[in-house]
Amino acid sequence: MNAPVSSPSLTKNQTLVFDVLSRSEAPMSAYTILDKLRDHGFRAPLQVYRALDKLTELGIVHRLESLNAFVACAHRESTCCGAGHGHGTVAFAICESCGQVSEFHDHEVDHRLGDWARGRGFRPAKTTIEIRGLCRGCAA
Amino acid sequence: MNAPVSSPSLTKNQTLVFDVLSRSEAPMSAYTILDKLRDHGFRAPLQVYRALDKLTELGIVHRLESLNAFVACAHRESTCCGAGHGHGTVAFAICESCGQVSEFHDHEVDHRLGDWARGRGFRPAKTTIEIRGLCRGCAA
DNA sequence: TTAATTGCGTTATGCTATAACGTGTGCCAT
DNA sequence: ATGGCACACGTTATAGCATAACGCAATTAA
Ligand SMILES: [Zn+2]
Ligand SMILES: [Zn+2]
Ligand SMILES: [Zn+2]
Ligand SMILES: [Zn+2]
Repeated sequence: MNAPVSSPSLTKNQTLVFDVLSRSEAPMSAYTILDKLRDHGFRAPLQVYRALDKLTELGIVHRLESLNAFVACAHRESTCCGAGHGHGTVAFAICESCGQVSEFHDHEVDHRLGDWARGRGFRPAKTTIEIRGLCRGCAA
Repeated sequence: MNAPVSSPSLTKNQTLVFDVLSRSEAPMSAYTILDKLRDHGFRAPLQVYRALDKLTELGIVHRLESLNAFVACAHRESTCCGAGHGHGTVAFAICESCGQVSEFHDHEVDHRLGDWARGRGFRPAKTTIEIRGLCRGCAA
């Protein structure tokens, strides 16, 4: 009923935010999203942050901690670890030149970290893996 | 000549910041460090950030991206991957209840991520791995 | 209907980080 | 020595990221 793909039962604001992120090549900060949505009636940061909270909770948007920015999920539907969309730990490769982000899941890494945690009695809630560097195109 | 261990050739400000971090059980934000150092003449955030930049560059302080906070390096001197103090990729387990941070290096994880990068022509500059959750003591 | 839940809009505030300017000091090549 | 350079430092101002707290409206459950 509205523009691109969006999960059912998203509210208007959530849909707007998700669509903006989906169309973006690079990650976007909350304030950049806000600026893109002023024409649609957005006036304050909280409108964006509240939508982002919900979208990340649904697992269709990810927060990049090292960038204070957000990306739409680019998961290949590999029903591997905890993937459906309740996806397990995911990693990001972030190009510091062009801004391109690659999202991937590595079974081995996930399990290694899980093993380490179990061995120490540590109960993981959320794991962040972000590789910053230069993508093939930008690495000269 | 001054309190705890500090690498040679640190400036006065760098030493102050490093010592505060070394004595702290939990990670500290730049502004928390600033407050701790007001008695020593610190007045502005930049004094802290400049010291932190140098200390992280030296590898004796780490930034926790998911917390916007800093910790003194707690590396066991395992001369494993790129460890001496030009240490390779390191991971952190962060307890969201008590704030305790465990720093560790996992050879396998490091190499897996390196392999992924090589396979895609991606040139890593800095890798962040942070597991947030509950430590053994706090996990009930 | 009533109460609980959830989303929404707004204002104000707080936390994190850097820009830009000028000063001082040590070091080295001239 | 003297000029140039590199580096740390101090200060003020500003930019960028995130949440508190209020009140209202719509939806759902009991
Ligand atoms: Zn994803
Ligand atoms: Zn690139
Ligand atoms: Zn370390
Ligand atoms: Zn704990």
